[in-house]
Amino acid sequence: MSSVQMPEIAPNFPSSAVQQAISIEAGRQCKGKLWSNLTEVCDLLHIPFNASMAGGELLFQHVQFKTGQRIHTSGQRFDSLCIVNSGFLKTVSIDECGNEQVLSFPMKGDLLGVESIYTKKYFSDTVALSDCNLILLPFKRLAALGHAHAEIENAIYEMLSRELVRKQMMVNMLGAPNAEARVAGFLVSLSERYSEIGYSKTMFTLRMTRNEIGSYLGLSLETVSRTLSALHEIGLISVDQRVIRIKELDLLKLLRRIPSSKSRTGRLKAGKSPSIIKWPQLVPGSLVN
Amino acid sequence: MSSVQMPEIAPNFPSSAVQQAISIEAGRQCKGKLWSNLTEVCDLLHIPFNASMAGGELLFQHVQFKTGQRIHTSGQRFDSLCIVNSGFLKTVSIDECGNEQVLSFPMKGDLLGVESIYTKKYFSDTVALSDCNLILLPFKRLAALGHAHAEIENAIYEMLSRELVRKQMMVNMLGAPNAEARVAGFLVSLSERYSEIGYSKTMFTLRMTRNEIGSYLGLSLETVSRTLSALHEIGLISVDQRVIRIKELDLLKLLRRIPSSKSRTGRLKAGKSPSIIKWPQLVPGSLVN
DNA sequence: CGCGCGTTTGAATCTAGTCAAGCTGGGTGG
DNA sequence: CCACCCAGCTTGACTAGATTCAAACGCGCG
Repeated sequence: MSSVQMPEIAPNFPSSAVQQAISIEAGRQCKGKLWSNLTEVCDLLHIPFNASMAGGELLFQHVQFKTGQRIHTSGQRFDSLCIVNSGFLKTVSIDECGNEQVLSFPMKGDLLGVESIYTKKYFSDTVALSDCNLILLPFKRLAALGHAHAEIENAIYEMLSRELVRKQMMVNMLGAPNAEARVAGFLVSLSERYSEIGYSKTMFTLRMTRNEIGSYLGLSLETVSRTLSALHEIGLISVDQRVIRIKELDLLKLLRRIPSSKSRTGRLKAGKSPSIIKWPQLVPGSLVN
Repeated sequence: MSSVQMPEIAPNFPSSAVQQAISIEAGRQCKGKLWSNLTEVCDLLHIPFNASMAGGELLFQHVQFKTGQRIHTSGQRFDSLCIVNSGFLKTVSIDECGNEQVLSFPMKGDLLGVESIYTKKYFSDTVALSDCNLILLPFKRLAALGHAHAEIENAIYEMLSRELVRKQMMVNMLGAPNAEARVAGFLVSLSERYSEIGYSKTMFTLRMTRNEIGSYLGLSLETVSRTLSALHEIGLISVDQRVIRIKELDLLKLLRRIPSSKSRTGRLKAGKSPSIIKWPQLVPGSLVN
C-alpha cells in the first residue's frame, strides 16, 4: 500500500477536536493491520461482493481501542460507521437521569452507528469490553462508493436491513415473559454469533458482567445470576464464572420460546376477516421490478 | 364512546367498492386506481427532497385494506416496501409454538418491510387495525431510482436508518423496569407520533386492544388495564375505553424514565479508564466525511 | 496481604401474572 | 325494538416470580 490512495480520504471538512495525528509510518509500526480494502470489509460483513470489479484499491483505516475505552459518545457528531474487526464491545444509552441501558454487544463483523445516519449524531455510547480493532467506514465515502457501483449500493441496503433484523430479534427476546426465556435466548444468540465468527458454539466466555447482561435483558443482576445457576442445576449449561458451556442447545432453544404454560398473549385475533392473503386489485406488473 | 377523529382522511369505504375514487390528500387517480408521485411519497416520509429534478413523473400505486385484513405474512416473498398513507396497523411475529408478539403499530408515514430487504422474505405479519391506505414501493424500482439520483439514494439510507432509531427507542421502552414506565413510555410515544401526523397530542383513540398493547410491551392485558387505571387515578391521564386524554405530559415523560426509586442497573461502569473520549491513533481527516 | 470488584446465595418484599367474576358497548337476530 | 351475545375491558384475590437488601465468597491486582 502506498500513501497515494490516502488523500482521497482526507476531505476539507472541519476536523473535530478529538482526533490526534499519527503518521502512516507510525501506523505501520503498530501491531496488526492498519488498513483493509473493500474485499476484506465485505468478507467481514458476510456480504457477497466481487471485489475485482471495483474499489479494490480503496483502503479503510483501522483503529485500536483498549478495554474500557469509549469509542464514541451519544450526541457526538456522526462521521463514520465502524465495523468490528476483533474484540467485544457494548453500546449503552444513558437517559437524562443517568440510568444506563445496554443496547447491544457488538462483536466481530458487527456494524456500529447505523442509527446515526438518520440522526447525524451518534445515538448511543459505545465502550470496548476488550481490546478492539475497528475499521472505519466514513459514511459519505461509502455512499459515494455505493453510488458508483450498484453491487455495493445493494450491499449497503442489506447491511442496514440486517441491523434491523437483529434489533427485531432482540425485541423478540425482550418480549419474553420470564427471566428463564430471556437468559436462554441470550445464550442461544451468543452461541450463534460466536459460531458465526469462528468460535465454538457450545463453549465461550462472556465478555460482559452480570450487571450488563441484566441491563440488556431488563433483569436485575441477581436474577441473571440465579437463572444461570438454575440452568446449570438442570444440566442445560455449565457455568464457571464467565465461562459458559452449553450442553443442551436444543433444549435451550426450546426454553427460549416456551414459557411455562400457555401462550403469553393468548391468541391475538387477526381481526374480522380470515387470514387470507389478499392484495386487492393490483395492476399487473406494478409490483414486479 | 363515539369514535372521534380521523378528520382529514376518513376512509369510510363501502365494502364493495374498495378502490372507489375518493380524493385522498396525496394521490391522483388513474384508471380508477390511486397513485402518488415521488414528492408525495417523500412528504409522507418527512424526507426533504426536491422533486423538480427527478422522478417527478414516477407513480407509486396505492392499495386499500379493510380492518382485519392481512397485508402480508411472514415468509412470503418480499417484493415491496409499503408506506402507510392512512390508517393503523400492527405487525406481529409468530413463533413455532403459535405465540404471537406484537412488534410495532405502524401509522401514517411509517415504512413497512424494511427488514425484508435483507431476508428477501417478509419477516413478520402485518394486519390492518383500521381501514388502511398504503403506498407500494417496489424495492428494486426504488433502488434503481436511488442509483440514478444521489438525493434519493441518501433519502433511502435515512429512511432505513430512521427505522433503526425507532426500533432502538422501542428497545429502550421494553427495557424499562416496571409496567408503569412501559405504559407511560408507550403513551408518550403514541402522543408524539400522533402529533407528527396532525392529530392532537393530548387526546387520541387507541386503535389496538389491551391485549395487543400488552403483547407489545411484554405485559399481561390485565396489567395494562390496571396501569392505565392507576395513571387515571393519579390524574396524569384520563381513560375512557379506547379514548386517552393526556393531562400531564411532562410528568408522564418523567415517569417513563424514573422508575420508583433508584437507577435500575445501578451505575454501569464504563470500564477501567475514565469516560474521556479518546480516538487513539487517528490519521487526521480520516474520520471526517 | 488486603482491597475492590464481580459473583453467588439467602430472606423478605413487592410487582406482575394468573384465574375468575362481572361489567360495558356494539352488533345481531328474533 | 328489544333481548341476547360476545369481545373487550375492568377489578379482585391469590400466587409465582422478580427485585431488593444483605451477607459472604472467589479472584485478580497493587
